[in-house]
Amino acid sequence: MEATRAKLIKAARAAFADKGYAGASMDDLTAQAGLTRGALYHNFGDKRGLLAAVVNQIDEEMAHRAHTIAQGAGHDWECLVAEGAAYIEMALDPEIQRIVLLDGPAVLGDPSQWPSQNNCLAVTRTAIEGLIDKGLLKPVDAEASARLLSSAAFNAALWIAASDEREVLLPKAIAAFRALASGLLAEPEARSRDRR
Amino acid sequence: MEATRAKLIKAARAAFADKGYAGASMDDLTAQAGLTRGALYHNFGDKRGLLAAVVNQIDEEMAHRAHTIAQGAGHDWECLVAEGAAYIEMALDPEIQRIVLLDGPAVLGDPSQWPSQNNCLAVTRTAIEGLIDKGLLKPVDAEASARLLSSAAFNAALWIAASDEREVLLPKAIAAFRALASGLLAEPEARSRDRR
DNA sequence: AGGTTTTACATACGAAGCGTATGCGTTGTT
DNA sequence: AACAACGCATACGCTTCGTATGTAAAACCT
Repeated sequence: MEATRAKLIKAARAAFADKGYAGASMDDLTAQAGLTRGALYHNFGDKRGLLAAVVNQIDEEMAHRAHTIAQGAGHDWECLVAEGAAYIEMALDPEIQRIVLLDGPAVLGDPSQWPSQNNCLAVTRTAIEGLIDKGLLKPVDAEASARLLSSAAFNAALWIAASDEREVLLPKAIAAFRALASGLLAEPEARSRDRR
Repeated sequence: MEATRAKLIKAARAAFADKGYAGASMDDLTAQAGLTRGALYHNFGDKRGLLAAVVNQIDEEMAHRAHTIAQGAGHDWECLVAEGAAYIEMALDPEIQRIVLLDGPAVLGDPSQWPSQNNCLAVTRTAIEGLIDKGLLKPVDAEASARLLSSAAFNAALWIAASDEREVLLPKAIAAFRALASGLLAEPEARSRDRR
């Protein structure tokens, strides 16, 4: 049943975010959902499979939010910067940090080979490809640039969240992100757009 | 005894790199070092403490290597780029990937608050601070820029290592890294044009 | 519609691992 | 020489995961 899958994923999101992947007990988790471990192993195979499902769900949500935010804010390169800033701010969510940024890579391996195919990364890559086609960016490798950019954004969020002065660090991180991203800009005329 | 600590750390490096943190058994690990779990809990408190010690050791080695490589290769900004490239190449080592980049953050939390204080990051930050003082870089926040830059390098390595065409991806990643880093460069003509 | 298979989940079982409490030998102290 | 402290080993309990088995309902076939 699809309903039980949803209930388990919901409970897993809460448990993984609160206790971490290793600290979350399958018994407690399933009981929270009004089920037992039997349902879990039937639907997801093992604990890793459940985490993969949870990560996939969150990743899709993030990619969707980032895409809409980026579309609503500015055009072209400003759009790319807004997307990165959106990633940074989204990654301040403890749930996203713990599940997607910390436990996800450790348990499932590098995000580039996740079953979810990492939708967030795909969004950034296509955005970069579009800007390259328009001639606004240097002819860099879109995949590589997207990876570097998104990972920079996410790790910035890790750093900010671990600190106790988030309000001070967040603008600094976004400014640094903007500076780094400006390195992708094609040389002369587009650069005038990079101020601050 | 310091000798037993060294033996345990050595065995732990091998075990963590091979089986991963969660998959490494303390019994097997200590037996490999000719000891038992008693020595472990006496010297390191718990499994996390052992990982922290291992991470600290590797981090110091990496920072040392990066510093010497960067000093030997070029000056000023080229030095910074060489440092980033060195991080990327070092992070292709499976031991570093598994222990420092994957399990480390998941178990110990964000690197910025590690007991080791993350020497790698410190090296990059001081390098950036020096370049800012020379006026070669924009007056960005050194801490933020260093975090974004080093995390970008490390995640690039994760991506490359997970792929099966490392020789093709490595130059692409370094090129993209150079492009991003160039965004930190001060631009006299553009800045004078924008001054108001 | 009735019997059979398959599905969806619960229950029971075994094994492994971590952390702590305790024990033992050795070294240092006075 | 007796006693304390230290370093490490041994023993125990508790938790947790994965699998194997059981069961009731649904789906399927004729």
